[in-house]
Amino acid sequence: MTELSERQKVILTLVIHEYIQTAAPVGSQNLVARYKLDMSSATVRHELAALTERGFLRQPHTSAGRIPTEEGYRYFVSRLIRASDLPDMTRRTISHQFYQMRHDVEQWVRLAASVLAHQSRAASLVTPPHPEKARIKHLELISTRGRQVLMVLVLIGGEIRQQILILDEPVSQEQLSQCADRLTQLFQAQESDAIRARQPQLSGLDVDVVNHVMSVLTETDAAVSGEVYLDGLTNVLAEPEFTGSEEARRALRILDERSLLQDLVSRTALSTTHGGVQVLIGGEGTWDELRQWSLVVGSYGLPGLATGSLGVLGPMRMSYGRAISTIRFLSGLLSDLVAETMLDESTPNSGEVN
Amino acid sequence: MTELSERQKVILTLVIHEYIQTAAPVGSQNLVARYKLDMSSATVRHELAALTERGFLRQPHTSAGRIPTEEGYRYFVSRLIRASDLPDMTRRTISHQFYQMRHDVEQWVRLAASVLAHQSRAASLVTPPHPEKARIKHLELISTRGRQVLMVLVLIGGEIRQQILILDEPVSQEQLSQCADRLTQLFQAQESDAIRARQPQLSGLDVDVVNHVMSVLTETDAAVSGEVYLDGLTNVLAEPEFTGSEEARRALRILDERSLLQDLVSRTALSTTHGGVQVLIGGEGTWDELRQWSLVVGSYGLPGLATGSLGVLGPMRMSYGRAISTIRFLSGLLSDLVAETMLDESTPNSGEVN
DNA sequence: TTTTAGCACTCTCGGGTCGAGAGTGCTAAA
DNA sequence: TTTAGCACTCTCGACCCGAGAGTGCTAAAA
Repeated sequence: MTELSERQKVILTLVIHEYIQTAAPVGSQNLVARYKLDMSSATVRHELAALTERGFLRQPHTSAGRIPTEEGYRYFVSRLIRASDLPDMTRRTISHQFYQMRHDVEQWVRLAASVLAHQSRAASLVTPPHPEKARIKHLELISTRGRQVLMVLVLIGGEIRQQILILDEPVSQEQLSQCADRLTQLFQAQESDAIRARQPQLSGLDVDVVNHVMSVLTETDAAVSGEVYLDGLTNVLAEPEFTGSEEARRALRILDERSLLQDLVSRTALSTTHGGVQVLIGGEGTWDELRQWSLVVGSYGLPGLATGSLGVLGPMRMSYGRAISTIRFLSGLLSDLVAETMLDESTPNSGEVN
Repeated sequence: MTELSERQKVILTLVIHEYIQTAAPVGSQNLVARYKLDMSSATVRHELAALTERGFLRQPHTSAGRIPTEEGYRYFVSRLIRASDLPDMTRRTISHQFYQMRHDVEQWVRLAASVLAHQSRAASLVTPPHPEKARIKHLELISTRGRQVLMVLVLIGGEIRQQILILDEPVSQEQLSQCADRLTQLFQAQESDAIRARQPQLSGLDVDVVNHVMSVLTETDAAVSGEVYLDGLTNVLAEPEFTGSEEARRALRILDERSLLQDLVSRTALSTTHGGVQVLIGGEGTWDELRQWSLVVGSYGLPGLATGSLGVLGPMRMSYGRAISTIRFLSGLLSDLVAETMLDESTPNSGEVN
């Protein structure tokens, strides 16, 4: 397979661009007229035929215009798309919004989802930052009734986990507090492995509590991500390809079933990548539910410390450029925020910063 | 306006029943055939004409069958519907599921939404139990860096609030812990008014912290409900009235915009009620977005202590009987769970219970 | 007075036909 | 290699039409 000619690249780009806007098959004359091409429609037809031959375009029926195939999109995303950054103004506005809520992790994530949905005009998904290995920052035990105790576990990064434990016998709040302090001291900034190693040295109440701590930690470690925050569902229903309720329902099903989503977002071996951002087009042949969809995914955070993902889910005919650049921008922004939170807390009281 | 005759009531009920199942205008002959009525179609036609005259039915066009009007649904719900409880088996299964996760409030709520959506075959919304007046169970202060402190507030009922505070000057973890203990002692089980009364007696660090505590409490008090948990969106998109994407989008918009939802759920002055459960049909003329929708809402919990709402949102042509009975059942179940959690915690260490 | 059979009438819905329009591929000339 | 010309194909919307379902009215039966 030889390289496409420059002209073919231009034409493929234009077809995709046009199709993304109009959602209708694009024909040769139309193309020439709209983009004031310096050649005749017949020439364009030649090239269209060639691109069709190569599998990058197809015709819904003979004597209709062309629409891009999955292959076409893939080639476009991996070779032709030019990195376009968001306008300075928007970047600044968005940064400012994040700055205002830099203290509340949940707020970032919501905001990120909202911005992403708005900019890409599709559905967005964002997972909160998730520590690679959960590390304890603080442990608290609060007596509720008799043998029932509320355990609150603050993790480094600000995540809070709670669990109710039922002890073998009632224990006073004083004892509980002491136990909590003791264990906090012992395990501060430790991850599950370190705690497991020390487990044999414990006794009495501590053992019981630590068992629960361990279960929470391993559970947290195992979970690829907590909740997934969604936004912009309506954007995606507005798309013409989903007017037939058939497709619309499948769409919603995908977003409803968190299992699939998590699979999806965590899956890293996707085919087409573009500057750290991965693009999954048309389900890549294996995800049947996504046959008509594309997913653009990026990640953020500090690898090894805490990471999260953010993605855009839209019709194959989506604006990849906008999705990619928004994800890239947000990824940087969120990474900074994570760094701020995590690094500061790992080395407590490490001094003043303006 | 005279009362409807018995026969008219029967026929209205049947029309609604039939229309709910088929979503198609129902005609006289069809009705006689399907329900083996002991009269001729001509007689039924007379009654249909009368019911149409009264405004309970209408024809999409002359020479089509009848479909219920909003008035028709209202009359049906308030006068004709017969309370049908869920089958014993289902009740037991559901109770069992709730029993298994009685310790985690978020889990209940999710489960309630899931059950409600499944039983009513429509979209469900459930808010977590929300204390009338937030009362503190435990306060914790955790130093993160320099002047930055993570405040964790455990409320009675198990809700956890966190906020980052920035102090005027760095304070050691010891001092923070002492302060937290002191304030926990002082304010345990108190609500915001009581705390405000004592505020003048405080000094130093405490003042700063208590200010933030107050802001969290008043914020919590003000919020009608926290997050709203949704489920069963796909159920509702499956309905034939929403195949035209126009309506489907409006549907999603409603569920997307939390503001509207909160308004809706908190609004108690709805027209048609049925055994503690309120039914809002077709937007009641004022909610334009809900013109084609109905909402069935109930509440649960302990009035004055902690309450939450649960509702079903579906097409006007929804199975009100099922929605109402499911809501009523779940409402009882959730109320019990709330009682268990709240009452126990209000009187700590009140003894053993099997 | 109420119910019912009969009947003419109305309206929707699905299928079939048809012409306009858009687009193609091919051929032959520039 | 590009382009003008042309015959051909396919979709889409408009239109028509008949079948079917349902109605309201009338007059007879109960």
